[in-house]
Amino acid sequence: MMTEDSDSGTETAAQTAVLDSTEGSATDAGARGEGGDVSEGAARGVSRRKQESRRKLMAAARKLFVERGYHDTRPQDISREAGVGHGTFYLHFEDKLDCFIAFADEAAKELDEVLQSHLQGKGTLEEVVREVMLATVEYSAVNPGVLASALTDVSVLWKGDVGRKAPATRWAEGWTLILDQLKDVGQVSPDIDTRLAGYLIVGAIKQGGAYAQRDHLDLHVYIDSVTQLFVRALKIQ
Amino acid sequence: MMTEDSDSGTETAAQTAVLDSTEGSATDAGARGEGGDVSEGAARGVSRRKQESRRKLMAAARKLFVERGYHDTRPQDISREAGVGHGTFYLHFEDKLDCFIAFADEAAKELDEVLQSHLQGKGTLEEVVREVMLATVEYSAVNPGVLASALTDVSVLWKGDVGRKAPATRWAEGWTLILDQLKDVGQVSPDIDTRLAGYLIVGAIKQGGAYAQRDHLDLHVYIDSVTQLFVRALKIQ
DNA sequence: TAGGATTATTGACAAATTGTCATTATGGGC
DNA sequence: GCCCATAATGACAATTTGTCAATAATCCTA
Repeated sequence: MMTEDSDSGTETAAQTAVLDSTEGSATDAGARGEGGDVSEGAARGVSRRKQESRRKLMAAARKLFVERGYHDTRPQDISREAGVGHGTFYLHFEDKLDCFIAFADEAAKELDEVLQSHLQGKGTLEEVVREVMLATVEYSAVNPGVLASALTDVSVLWKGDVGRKAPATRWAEGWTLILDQLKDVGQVSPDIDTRLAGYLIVGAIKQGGAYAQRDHLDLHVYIDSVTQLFVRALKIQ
Repeated sequence: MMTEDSDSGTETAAQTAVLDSTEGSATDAGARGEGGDVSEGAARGVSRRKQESRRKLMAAARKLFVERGYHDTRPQDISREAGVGHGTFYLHFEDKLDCFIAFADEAAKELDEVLQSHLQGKGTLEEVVREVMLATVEYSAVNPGVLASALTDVSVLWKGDVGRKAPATRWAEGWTLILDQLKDVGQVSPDIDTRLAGYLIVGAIKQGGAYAQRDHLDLHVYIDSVTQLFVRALKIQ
């Protein structure tokens, strides 16, 4: 629930990591999606070399998954596009699915950064909702076609245990934290199940984003409408 | 918009086909997802024979896609599970993706039937929302693991043109019709963008259903909470 | 900086999978 | 029963996946 006692709706939801999971994903050892040890800082030498291969593979994978979709993207296509040897792919990923999960995770991490930067100092329910919508729209504009993959339900592709939570789940739980904080400051109705609401919101944004993109909605109208609906659902009646 | 002039909220949304698309899906000729000519009535002889093969393949595909997911299900597994020759798979489907789309479509059609049976004579916003939630919960209970596939965003798997609308899109548009009717009878706020709201609702139900299943939510509580949120978002303020 | 140790890359290869098609089987019509 | 049309089959070729011994790059130490 998170103890928070500010009396008005300011600075409520900032700094809540929404999507970040601080993990890479390689297959060197361990189960699918358990991630390799690609540390964030710029490494040197041997490690630097491996990172560079991985970076090229990830960029190629993103390009092809977005352009052709999962079905029509082959591991060999990814290595060729990346300009590395075929075997290198399997050095970094267990198989195509592992690579896809890594791609989705990377995208989710990027989206989280955009969300963070938008949430600074936003306090009221409407401000928070609007900023998150702005952030997703902004991310989609800069990274066309990536959002849908980033928030895909991997369980349809694979029934195993991903080893960590799916991006959509992490995002939903981030929303739960935000809504709890907003509830504490009287911006969200106390009888709302914030956990469930978090999941519903994420699902709605996924589907709504796909629709807005497909039908070329005016993005300001889109943001206004979604904000309107979310605020009405959540506010104190 | 559909002209409807009853003065109170009864018999509003019944008979609106929500998910049905009245199409099969085979590959005999035509593009992916364009569907074969498997007529509904019980055919005789040669045609009957072909239908029976298809039925066995579809049943096997459903079982394996649900149990193992898309990635770990191979066309050869499906033919073996179905007890037909390997070549028969390719007689009925272009490839694995075509088969998956057929499966998702079949599931969407079934869900639509459940929705239809639940919507008879439900008139108020809350009644409609509650019944749809009941229908999805009921369908998920009878067909564990199928809903997520039925409503999957195929565009992540494949970037081509599916030739007809995806189940989730059809369902969203069904919601739009229902909401328009409810708007006409004063149950839904006139300033709601019903088309967008339809998409948001479908997305929310997808994600919420996955969450409810994964965390074994009490289904009555789940239905109550979702209904509460949807009604608050849509009702006249 | 030579040289040996360590880590990463590579592409040839074996294994597995996909997709085709000539052949065989089944049902319908006469 | 015979012939025609349609469907099923599985052996086969083509493609793709995944492995691994050989090679290359970097690091470390004297």
